[in-house]
Amino acid sequence: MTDVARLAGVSHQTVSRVLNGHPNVREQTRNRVRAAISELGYRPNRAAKALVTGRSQVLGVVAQNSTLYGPASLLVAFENAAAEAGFTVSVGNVSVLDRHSIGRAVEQHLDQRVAGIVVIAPVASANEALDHLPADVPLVTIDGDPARPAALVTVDQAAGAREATKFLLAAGHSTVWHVSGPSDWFDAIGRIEGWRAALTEAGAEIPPVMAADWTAASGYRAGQMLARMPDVTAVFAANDHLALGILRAMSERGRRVPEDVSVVGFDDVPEAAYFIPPLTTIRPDFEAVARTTLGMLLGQIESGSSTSTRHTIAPELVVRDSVAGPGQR
Amino acid sequence: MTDVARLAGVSHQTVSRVLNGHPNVREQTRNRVRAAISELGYRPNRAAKALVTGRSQVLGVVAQNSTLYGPASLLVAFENAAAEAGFTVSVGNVSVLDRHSIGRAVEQHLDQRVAGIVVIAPVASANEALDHLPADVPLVTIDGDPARPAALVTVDQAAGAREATKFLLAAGHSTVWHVSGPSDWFDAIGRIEGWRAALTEAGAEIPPVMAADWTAASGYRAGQMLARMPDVTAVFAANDHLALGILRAMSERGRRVPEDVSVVGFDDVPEAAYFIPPLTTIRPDFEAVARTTLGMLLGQIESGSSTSTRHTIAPELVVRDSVAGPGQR
DNA sequence: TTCGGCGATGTGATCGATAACATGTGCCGG
DNA sequence: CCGGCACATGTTATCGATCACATCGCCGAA
Repeated sequence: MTDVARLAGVSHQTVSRVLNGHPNVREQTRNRVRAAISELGYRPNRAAKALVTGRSQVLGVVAQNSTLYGPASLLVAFENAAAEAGFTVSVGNVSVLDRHSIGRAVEQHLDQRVAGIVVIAPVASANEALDHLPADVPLVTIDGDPARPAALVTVDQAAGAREATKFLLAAGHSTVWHVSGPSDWFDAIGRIEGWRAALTEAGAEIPPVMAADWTAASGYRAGQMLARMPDVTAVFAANDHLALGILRAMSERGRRVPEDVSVVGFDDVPEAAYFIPPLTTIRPDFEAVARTTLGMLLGQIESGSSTSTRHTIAPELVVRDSVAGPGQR
Repeated sequence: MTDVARLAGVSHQTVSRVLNGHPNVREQTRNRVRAAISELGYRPNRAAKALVTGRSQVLGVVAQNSTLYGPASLLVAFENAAAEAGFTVSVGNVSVLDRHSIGRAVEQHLDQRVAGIVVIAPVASANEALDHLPADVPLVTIDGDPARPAALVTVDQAAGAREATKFLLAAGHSTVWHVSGPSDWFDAIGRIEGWRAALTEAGAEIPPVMAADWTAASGYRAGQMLARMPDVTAVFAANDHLALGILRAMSERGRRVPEDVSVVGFDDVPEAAYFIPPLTTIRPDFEAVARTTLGMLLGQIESGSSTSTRHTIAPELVVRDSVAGPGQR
C-alpha cells in the first residue's frame, strides 16, 4: 500500500480512501491512485483490514454435516448469494447439532472475526445452543424453531404439506396417509401440521403418522406396511427420498402407482421427474431462502442491531404422474 | 493478550510462547498463564496472527457450484477432515470452471491469506487456469487432469468402470453399452476408458458411446434409444442418476430390469438401494479422497514446497439386484 | 476584508499478534 | 573464581490496513 501511495504521489491514507470509495477525493487523484494500483498489481491484505476493523468480509455458516438434499442445496444457494455480495463463506461443519458443538463452531467463527453467522438449525436440540450465544453478533437462523423469537428464515413447511394433502383429497381420495421425517426436525413437524390441518378442514379421517427418518430405506419400510393395507390409496411422504422407498415397496407388492396408490413427495430433488412414475412433489425455493437470509444478515451487519424478523418462503406444487383418483383402480 | 500477561505477571511475549507451545517456558509460568487465559476467557485474534505470519488457519476450496452428488460429497468430506485437523474451510463457489473464474476465486482466497487451496477441477476447461496459478502456494487438485504434472488426488475412474463392465460380462452378456457423462469431464473420460479396456480385454464388440450429461433426464433419453434395440442386454451408466433415467425408460417400454436388461451405475448415491430394482453400482470412497488431499496439503504447508505427487483411490463394486445373465429372459 | 466552514489531503496512533534481539539468571568446565 | 553458554523472560519493531485528528487552501457570507 505504501508503494502504491509513493507511485501515485499521495499518502497511504488517500489510497485507503480510494479503496473504500470515500467521497472526499478529487477525481484526478482517484484516477492516479487507481492507475498505480493496477500497475503494481496491488491487492489489499484482508487480514490487516480485519484486524483494525474487527470484522472480516467472511460469513460463517454452521450446518450439520450432511449430504441431505435440503440442507446441501441451502448451503450451495447461500454460498452463491454471498459470493455475489462480495462475501466469502466459511463453513463450520458439525456432526451433531447440540449445544456444545454449535457453541464451539460459533466461537471458532468469532475467532476469525466473521461479519455474521448463519446457523442451519433444523432440529430441536439446536435451540439450547442458540439461547446461549452472544447477542451482539449478527446471526440468522435457517429452518429453526418457529417458536423462538429470533431472526429466522424458513420454508413454509405447513403450507406445502397442506397443498400436497389438499391436492390428493381433491383427486378424490377419502383420506391421506403421511410418512413423516424424524420428529425432532422442525421441517418434519411443520409438514405433519400442514397435513393434519388439510385433513381436518376437509373433515377427513386422520390416520396415524408413520414415523421415519429422511432416508429411502425408512420410506421403504413404511411403504411395506402401507402396501399391505388395501384401504390406503393416497400417501404424502415428507420428502422425495422417502417417496422413492415407498414407490419401490408398492412396486414389489404389486400395487401400481398411481392407479392403486397415489404418492406425493417434498423437495423436488432433480431426479424426482425420473422416478417410476415421475413424482408429484412440493418444491421449496432454496434460492429465495438464501437470498432472504443474506439480506437479513447484511441488514443486521449494517445497522449493528440484531432484529428478530421472521421470513417464510412459500413452496410450490409440482404436478407429475404419481397422483390419480381412487376410482382409477 | 496484554490483560492476560498482566494477570499472570509476565510479558505478552511469554503468553504468546505458551499459546504456541514454545519449549523454553518454565512449567510453573506456563500454568500461571494458562490459568489467566481461562480466567479471562481470552481467545486469540486470528486476524492479528494472520497479519503477522502471513498465513491463516483457513483452507480455501474452489469448486463448481453444484449439488451433483460427487462434488458435493467430496466437499462435505473435506470440510470434516479439515475440521478435525483444526482448520476452517472457506468455499469459493464458481459457476463456470474457466480460467477467469478460477483465477478470481483463487486470488480471493490468497487475499484472505489461506494456508492452502484445493481446487475441485473435474473438467478440461480448468486446466488453463491451473497452469497460470502462482506456484508458491500449497495447492492440491481433486479430480483434475491425470495428464497434468501436479499434486492431484482422484478416484480411479477407469478401474471402477472396468470392474463394472467385467461384472456385466461375467454375468454372460456378449457386450456392454455405455451411457457416458459430459465429454469434458475427466471422470467421464476415465470411465469410458475403463469400460473400453474391459471390452477389449474380453475381445467383446465395442458399441458406440451414448453421450449424456449427468442428469436423470439425459439418462432417460439415452434409455429410450437403448430400450428399442432388442440386442442391448447390458448397460453401464456413468453415474447413478443416469442409471435412474435408464431404469425408467426401460420400464416404460416394458423391458424388465434385470431380466431383459442389466444396468450398473456409478457413485452409490444413498437412494441407489431403493431404485426399482435396487442398483448395482460402483462406490467411490470420498472420505479417503478428502483425507488424502488434506494430508498432501498439510505436507506442502509444512515443508513449504509444492510436490507433484499423485494419489488414486480405488472404488468398490456394490452388488444389488440390477444385473442378471442374458439367458434369464 | 475577514473569518467560519468545508473539501482534499497528510500525520501519527492503533488493532493484536509474532519476530528479532536484548537481558538476566544459574550452572558448568577450566 | 571467572568466562561462556543455555535457558527463561522481557523489549521493541513489525505486519498492513483504518481511525482520529491536524493541516491547508479556497469560497462565500457578514
